[in-house]
Amino acid sequence: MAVSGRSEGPDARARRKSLRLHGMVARDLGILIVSGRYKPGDLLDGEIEASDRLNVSRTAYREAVRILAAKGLVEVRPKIGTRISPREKWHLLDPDVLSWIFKYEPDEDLLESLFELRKIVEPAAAELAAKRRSADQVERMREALETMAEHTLASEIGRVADQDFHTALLEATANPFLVSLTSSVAAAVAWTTIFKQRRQPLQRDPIPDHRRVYEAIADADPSAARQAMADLVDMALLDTTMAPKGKPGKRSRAA
Amino acid sequence: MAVSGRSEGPDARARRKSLRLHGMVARDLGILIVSGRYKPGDLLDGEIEASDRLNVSRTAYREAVRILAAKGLVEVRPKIGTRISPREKWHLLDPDVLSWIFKYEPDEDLLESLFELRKIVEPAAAELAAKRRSADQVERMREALETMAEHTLASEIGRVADQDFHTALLEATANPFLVSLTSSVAAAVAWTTIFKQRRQPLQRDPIPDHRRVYEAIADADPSAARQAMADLVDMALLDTTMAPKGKPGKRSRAA
DNA sequence: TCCTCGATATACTCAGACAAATAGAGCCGC
DNA sequence: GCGGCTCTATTTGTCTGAGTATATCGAGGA
Repeated sequence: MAVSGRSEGPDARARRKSLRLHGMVARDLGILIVSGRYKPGDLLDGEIEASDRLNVSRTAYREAVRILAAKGLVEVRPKIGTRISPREKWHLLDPDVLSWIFKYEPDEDLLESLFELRKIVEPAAAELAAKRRSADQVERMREALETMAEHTLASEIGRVADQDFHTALLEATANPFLVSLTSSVAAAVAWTTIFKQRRQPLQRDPIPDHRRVYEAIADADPSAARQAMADLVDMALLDTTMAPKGKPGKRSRAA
Repeated sequence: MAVSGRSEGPDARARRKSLRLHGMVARDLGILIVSGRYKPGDLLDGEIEASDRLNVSRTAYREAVRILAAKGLVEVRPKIGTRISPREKWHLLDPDVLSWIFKYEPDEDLLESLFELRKIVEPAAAELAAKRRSADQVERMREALETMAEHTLASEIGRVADQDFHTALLEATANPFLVSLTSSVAAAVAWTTIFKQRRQPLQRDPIPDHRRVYEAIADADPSAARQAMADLVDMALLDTTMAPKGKPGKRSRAA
């Protein structure tokens, strides 16, 4: 099929992943929205015009819009059209929305807010895990920790082990909402960390921090687990923000 | 168009809300999934068969599936079909998913987990609000509190004022993720509370609890705000669980 | 035993037509 | 002049059927 003369056709967009066409359109539009290129209240073009401009069928465009609507980014009504929703309606903790925010436009203030949330939730999760963990979960954490120590976080194996460690910890909380919340956030943070570390490889050794968390949970010591995890999150924050060395001060927070 | 002889047509389903056809199908399927009628790993019928059985077009069915996929409930791949995702992949904090879970199948263990999350997040949010609130936000909380006191939570006006109170509080945290998370959870909890209160109207007066939260935030006293909000959440938990009076004991938590 | 490759079933994309819903203009009655 | 009603035009919603792309599964060969 001949790609018409308009900007870039579907082929040019197929470069990334194994997303289907509607998935690509949703991702592209989603990034435009969360990055502020389209602003809340803006009205998108009609389906025919919009799909035509993207060189996709109306079907594919509509499915993309459904995805965005399911994530709270847009609101679409008959006779009105597709309107960008106010930011309060966005599902900011949706994994895709998080990835669109942090994979392409790592806003510093937002990153700080995300770590503020981590600092609230993850120590509490570690505390619960210390109370409820089973012997099997402790064993899985121990194995993951060993693998992490052997290979480092520089290798794929090491990063998978790191994920296993945190997955086992979350499962130990026996709270599905904590699992869902924390794994979404952790994935988003992982991307920004990898992004930053391209310029400045990780200098600190993360193993001791993890080991202290592990030992507290293995010992069934909730308050120690809370403290150890709080330290771990603090260290992780440093890993993502210390890249621009000259700016140790905190940014002001807009109202 | 004649509705064929199969179970119920779109007309019968149009009873609820102003959802479009694809929205209704998504909701119906979503409820079937979160309620366990379809289990993780199950493979749904092919598009043609499934849409035929629901008496809708493939287009409408596909858009519904896109919505469910966007919320992590299903995974759909060419040549394979539509498969129910494992529960760890569900976006449990998505407002729609939460509503499907709690509006039709209020699982007691899950409700307890949700309040566990509230108990972690909301006191911390109140603490942040006490540190960062603006004069305007305090004023809005005061007005909402007055309206709540005048009309009770039994009236629509009172419930809206309650929402305004918590919205202003969340805005004061200046953390968009906390806003998104807490408002989703609060909405879900509100439904279950209303559901329960049909049988047993609220006996406790919620105003004093709210007033203590307000005063702590107005006084810029973070630790008092944290404590007051913790008490408020505890009270809210009692409101939802005390309906079956004879069972004060805690349920065991499955592994 | 493993790899390559082709057949096949399924979702994906497209195009065009018709239906439904509603914002907004225009009309009517007061 | 103004509030409320109807009517229309425009946009999204739904349907159909055809053709394409993709990944599994099985057959054949190294």
